[in-house]
Amino acid sequence: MAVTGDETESAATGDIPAYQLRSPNSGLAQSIVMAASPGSMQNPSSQHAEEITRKREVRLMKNREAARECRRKKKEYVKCLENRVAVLENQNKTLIEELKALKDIYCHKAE
DNA sequence: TAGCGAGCTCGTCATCTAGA
DNA sequence: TCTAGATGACGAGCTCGCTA
Repeated sequence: MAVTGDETESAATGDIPAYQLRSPNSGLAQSIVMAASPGSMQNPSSQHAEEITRKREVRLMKNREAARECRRKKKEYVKCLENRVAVLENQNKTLIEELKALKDIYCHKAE
């Protein structure tokens, strides 16, 4: 297909990845800034809620990165397999040619 | 040219698994 | 047993090519 990952990511604006445009609240930096904002003078229960939110956002960010890495590795693996297929097909072709040549030699000797 | 389907990437959730 | 990382499944958004 003509659509690659990089093209898709920067398609919307030219330089801002598409996933960031879709989920503007998912950035870790932003969440940390929020947690450290003047809201830290709040009561314990809302601090607890903020802590939970922060932990969730950290988890989501890590999982987002993990998913990217997982997909990258999978792509690489598939590429490796495709290369291996190409190599084996070439080997197979070579062996068939070799066999044909040997058969020719053998047939001429037998005559 | 608008509408549609196919194919792709991405983020998120659920689940599995290995290590502490 | 708990936790963090890996991965499959799913839905959403985007692009591209085709067709009426």
